[in-house]
Amino acid sequence: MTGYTRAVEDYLEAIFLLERRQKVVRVKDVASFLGIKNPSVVAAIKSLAEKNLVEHESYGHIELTPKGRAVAEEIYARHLMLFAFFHEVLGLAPEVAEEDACRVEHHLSPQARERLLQLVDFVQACPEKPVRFLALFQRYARTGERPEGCAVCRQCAAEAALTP
Amino acid sequence: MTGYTRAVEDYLEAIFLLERRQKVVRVKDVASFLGIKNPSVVAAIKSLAEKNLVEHESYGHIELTPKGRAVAEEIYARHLMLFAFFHEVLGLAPEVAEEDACRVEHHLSPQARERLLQLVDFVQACPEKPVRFLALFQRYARTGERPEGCAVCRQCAAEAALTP
DNA sequence: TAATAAAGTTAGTCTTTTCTAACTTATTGC
DNA sequence: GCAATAAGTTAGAAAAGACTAACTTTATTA
Repeated sequence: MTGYTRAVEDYLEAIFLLERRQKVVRVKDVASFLGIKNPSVVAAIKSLAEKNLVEHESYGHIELTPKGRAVAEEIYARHLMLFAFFHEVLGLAPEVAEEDACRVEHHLSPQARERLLQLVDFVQACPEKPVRFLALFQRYARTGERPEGCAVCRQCAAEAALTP
Repeated sequence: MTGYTRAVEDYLEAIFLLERRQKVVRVKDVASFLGIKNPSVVAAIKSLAEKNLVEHESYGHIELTPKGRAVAEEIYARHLMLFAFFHEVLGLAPEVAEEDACRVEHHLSPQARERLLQLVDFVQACPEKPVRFLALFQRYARTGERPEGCAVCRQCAAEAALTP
């Protein structure tokens, strides 16, 4: 939903992350990060350069342009948000949450991203309800144990439906 | 995660859905359902037939094989689950929820699918807590209004962290 | 500094998924 | 029953994204 393909987004995100952990980024770094071969990276970088997303001189370093950096930051923000959702809300193991975040980050509508972010915020927030919800949900996920039954069940549901 | 590409999954799901709403499925039905042209469908069907996922005689009907049907049913179950999540939990409009479900259904790990299904179940369940949570969350999503503050906030968080 | 190793590049290929244009088969209405 | 139309098919092409093999440039180090 950045208007770029999944592959383009992945390249930009990879370069972005490599830039923060190293002084310079080279073809082989991107290749090993993404698990592909050098020639594939060379071809991709050329295409990114034509789109003004990166700069690259032959045999030299790869750098994001401001435009490329903006896209990369956006994708990475989505990644972090999704990681939080999968790990902290759903309670998935970090490695699994990481992989799901990687795959899903390219495919959500703006509306879904917005709501998911709200859900993460809400659930992480301090006020009682969400935290209790999260505890109950995660216990349910682990043990199958539902919260105790509720005498005013129908009222709750009605209230939920009516909440303005 | 069925081992098939996104495109293969989409074709099978389309044929599956068309089979339930019509007596027979033809090339043009699949093409219009997926918003592509007939020759693309013909090529794809040929490839699906080679994988034993569909049967098709020239100028005739398209049918899922049992193998193809099994894949399609699995994808469609994911779709329904995701739709419920996006629509009923996140509160997205049905059309938006539908599109997100379409895109995301191809990319979740088995673990994420399992947990998401649990979340949907849990939130839809009758017992008080999840329903209240959902009402509070959806109000927050609409209005930005947090649940009232909680004096025993820290205890709640501690409890959450400790819940076995 | 010359030789070797590592990294980068080029050329050519493959697969997937789509398209258009042109042709063939089926269907349908007179 | 045959002309017109709809549907299906074939052939050929394009774009994206990856690969291997072979070659070039840069870096290392003896």
